[in-house]
Amino acid sequence: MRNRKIGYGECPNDQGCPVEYTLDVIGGKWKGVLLYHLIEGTKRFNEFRRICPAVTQRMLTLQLRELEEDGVIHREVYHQVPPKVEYSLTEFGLTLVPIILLMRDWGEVYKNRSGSQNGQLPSQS
Amino acid sequence: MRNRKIGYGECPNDQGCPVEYTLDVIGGKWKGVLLYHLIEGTKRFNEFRRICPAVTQRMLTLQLRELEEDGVIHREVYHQVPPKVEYSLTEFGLTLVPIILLMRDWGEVYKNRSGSQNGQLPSQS
DNA sequence: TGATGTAGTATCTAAATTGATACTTAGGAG
DNA sequence: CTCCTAAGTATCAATTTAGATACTACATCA
Repeated sequence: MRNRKIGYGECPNDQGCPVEYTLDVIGGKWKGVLLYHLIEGTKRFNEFRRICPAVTQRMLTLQLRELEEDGVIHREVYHQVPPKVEYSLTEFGLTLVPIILLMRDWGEVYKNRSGSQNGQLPSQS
Repeated sequence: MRNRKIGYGECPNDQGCPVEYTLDVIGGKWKGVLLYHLIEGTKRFNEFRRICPAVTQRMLTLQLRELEEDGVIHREVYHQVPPKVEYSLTEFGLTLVPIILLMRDWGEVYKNRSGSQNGQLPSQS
């Protein structure tokens, strides 16, 4: 996903498939989750670490930096000791909220599906 | 993204973050694009190749297989020579359509943003 | 004097993803 | 007899992503 040396829109025929672009912004391994938690409000670096202990510091830094570069989140540094940095959604980032919420809803409903079930949905009772 | 040896839900505190699950299903490098094109109707292997020449055969096969495993798409093999295989969305796959379309709309609107613009949206005129 | 806490870097390694290239299968056309 | 087609596989190499571990700065607390 998202290889900025080549960049989104690698597919010439696709002259910028909009879905591809969107996934380029939110499709990183942890980005969806980070954005999801940012919907509730600003978060600090170590808060994310507590919420998601499986993400390493390095990964957290990298993913947050990419989101920042894309203008999706804002990074507010307080020059204190110990340091304090708050992350929040930008105005631009807020435009992604409906997508994140729809993804949350979908995941909520289907996350317990195990295998393929042949693509069938359980019939309504 | 999506490392099925470890699997979705690697984050214990997250006991299955729904957003993470959703991205596990549709977040593969080409999956969004493939699903997007499947919304119009069934597609054959080489049709995808024509639509997206940047995807290699191998990648196309792998991504389609993963989508099939997840029950999102159906693979219909016609035993002919030369062979014919048609891919289509399953009933389950159809539940993803609203997300894909929302991602398309968002991408449509914002794909021409270059850098970060400081997270600001252009003010309405 | 030394430990504590936040928000990271730096470095190195391991694993996963992706790509390039060649090869397969089988029947019909020339 | 050879070529063509569609839909792949197989194999190997390159790239990218991710993880582990150690390290930093600085004010404050004990």
